[in-house]
Amino acid sequence: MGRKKVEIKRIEDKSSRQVTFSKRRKGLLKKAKELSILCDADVAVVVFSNRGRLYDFSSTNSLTEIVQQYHSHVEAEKESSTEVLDTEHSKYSSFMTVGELLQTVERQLEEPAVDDLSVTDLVHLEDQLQTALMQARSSKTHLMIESIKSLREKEKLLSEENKHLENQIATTKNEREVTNGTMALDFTNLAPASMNCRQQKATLNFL
Amino acid sequence: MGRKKVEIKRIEDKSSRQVTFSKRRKGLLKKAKELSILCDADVAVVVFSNRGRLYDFSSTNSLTEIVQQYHSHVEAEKESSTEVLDTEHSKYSSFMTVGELLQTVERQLEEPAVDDLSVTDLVHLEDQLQTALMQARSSKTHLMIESIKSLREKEKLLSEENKHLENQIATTKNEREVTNGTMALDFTNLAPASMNCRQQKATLNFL
DNA sequence: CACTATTTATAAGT
DNA sequence: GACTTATAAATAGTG
Repeated sequence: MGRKKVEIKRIEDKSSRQVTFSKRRKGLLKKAKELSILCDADVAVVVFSNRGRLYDFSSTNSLTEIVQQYHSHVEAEKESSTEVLDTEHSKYSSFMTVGELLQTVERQLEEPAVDDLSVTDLVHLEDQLQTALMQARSSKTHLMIESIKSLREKEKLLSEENKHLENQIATTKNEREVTNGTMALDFTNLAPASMNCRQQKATLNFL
Repeated sequence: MGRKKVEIKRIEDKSSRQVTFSKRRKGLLKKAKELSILCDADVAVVVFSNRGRLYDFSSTNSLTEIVQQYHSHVEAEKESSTEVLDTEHSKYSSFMTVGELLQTVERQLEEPAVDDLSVTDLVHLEDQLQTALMQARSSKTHLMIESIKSLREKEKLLSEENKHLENQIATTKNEREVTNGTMALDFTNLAPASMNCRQQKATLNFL
């Protein structure tokens, strides 16, 4: 709908592509809004320029999460190529330590959000937090597994030691053929504890 | 753009709202597609009718996940009121056990996907799997914590028992004033193990 | 960016 | 819904 009909195919001229992008994007978002109002429907539109900038509309207030999810998924299967974004993104490398990440996040949250860059920035931030969460979760599980393993070994060592000590005592007693002193501990407590542990191990195997 | 100008506000008449929804939705998706092609941009549009049906467009092939994420979020803050959907939904109560859920999932995956209902069904399915994942994760952590706690107690018991046995032996030895037999275990192994465990506990507290 | 000739979308009617 | 038509709206090209 203009001075002449345009074929629907990629506009090669960069600057007119930019102009058309701006015009049609605005139109698309407007139409989305109208549709949502007129027809009482939930509508969400997400647009990424080929320079990686985000524009969106959502009839609910919950687009942020979709956008984040969407962006992180999309960015996995395409090389986002932007001057600003690339430098920004490189700051949030996956190899950043948790401590460094936390510092970065704090810094970001202190800065007043800049106009149309803030959403994109927040998307990156969320990606990093997601990564940090995964790392934390993974570390937690790993540490717990190691902890359990270590405790089991220690338990085994202590049990063996106990057995030896008991044998030693038994031997000593036999040698002396005397009976004196009482065991301070109730050994029946140990059997249930051991049973309980074995049950737990079986359950954990499911995970 | 029609026989007369329309105000942008909810169309009260249900049937003309439905007609307008159909027309404008089609227009919106078309515009989204054109924008993505003309300007080489990533565009995603998600539309839910007020009856809960989904219509979408995505310039990439990865909309499914956004839609699911979006829908599950949206459905939390609005009562999805559809005949079919409601009965479907009631089958997937959150109070379903994990076993029941798995059976349901298996059944669903066996059935050939029905036309335009399948996406909605899958969304529900995904919600349930999400819930199951959370439950599993929670159970895992709980079991591991309990396991660690139990192992620590057992360790403590064994240590005390060991101490008593050692004392007993020492006492016996003193009484007999004889020195014979050698400790079979290397006790220096226990100190590092204990240290290691304390470190792990400290690290876990962070999580 | 503002303008406007045209194309496109679509409201109402069938 | 699918087709028609009059009209509103979007926008391609221009200055």
